Amino acid sequence: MTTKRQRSLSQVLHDRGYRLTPQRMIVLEAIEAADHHISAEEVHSKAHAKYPYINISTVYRTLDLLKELGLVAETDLGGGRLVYHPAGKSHHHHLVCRKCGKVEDIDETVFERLCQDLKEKYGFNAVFEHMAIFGTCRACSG
Amino acid sequence: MTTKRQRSLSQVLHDRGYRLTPQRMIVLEAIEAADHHISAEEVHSKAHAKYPYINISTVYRTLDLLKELGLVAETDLGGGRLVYHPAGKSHHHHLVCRKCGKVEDIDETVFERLCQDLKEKYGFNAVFEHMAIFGTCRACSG
DNA sequence: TTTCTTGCAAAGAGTTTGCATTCCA
DNA sequence: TGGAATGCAAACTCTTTGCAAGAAA
Repeated sequence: MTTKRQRSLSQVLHDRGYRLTPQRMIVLEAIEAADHHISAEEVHSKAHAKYPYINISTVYRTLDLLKELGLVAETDLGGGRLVYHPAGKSHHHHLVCRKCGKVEDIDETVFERLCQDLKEKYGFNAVFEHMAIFGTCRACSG
Repeated sequence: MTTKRQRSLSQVLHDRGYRLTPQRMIVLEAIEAADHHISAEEVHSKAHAKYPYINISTVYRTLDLLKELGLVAETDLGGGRLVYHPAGKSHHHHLVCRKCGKVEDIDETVFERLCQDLKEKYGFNAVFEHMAIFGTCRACSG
């Protein structure tokens, strides 16, 4: 698994019969360079800065591909737009403040008990990858 | 609070300076009659069955109004479309199966401990209204 | 050279808005 | 009657798709 992550984009693409293109390199770089989750449009604008001819539809196609390759993960933080981040990073979750919009990342340990409860009570196997929890942050709670 | 919920639409509208229209009555009825959360388009088609001239833009405007009046609640169950249900119903949450798409409703007690933890560790006041949890349901887990 | 990828433009879905007309109070 | 609400059409945002031209391998 660690090995898989460390394999270069070039190799992962080649192994699956895909080609290495500058667009694909740049999209992945943009996501890896971002310190937070970014939307497709943000990926595009970051990529565009490095490679002005890249098209938004290529960004969408590349995001799909990188998801399929397991290099990038997609999260729904609400608001109707999906956001992306490198898949290598450990699972974490988001406290989204409804007042100031701040997104704080938290680790996954807080979900352990809830996960157990859901399994026991409902037979449901919850997948707490990149969960968004809405509410009010410390600062906005006053 | 209970009193507020029991007040008729007519009265709630009047108190805030809004008018009672057949469209508003029908949109609210459609949401109250639904046994599950429905999207704006579903509200429109249900409303349309009773009152064929209602326009989708009126539905959107009415949903905004009913939210503002506290009569209807809006939830993001993912997938980029919001869903609506009567605000009077008690808080509950959703186990969304990623395989079969089934949505199971659960009560809010499972979140109590998590809520405490988030408050203590992060000072975050989580609002677990109509939370969507993704994973695999009992049937699809095999 | 082959066929995978791209850019472009157009088409979607879902939602919002401007404006003249309608109609509630 | 006067102003709020509606219907209609057009615009808007985000995303997807068809297709001819371009470029990896």
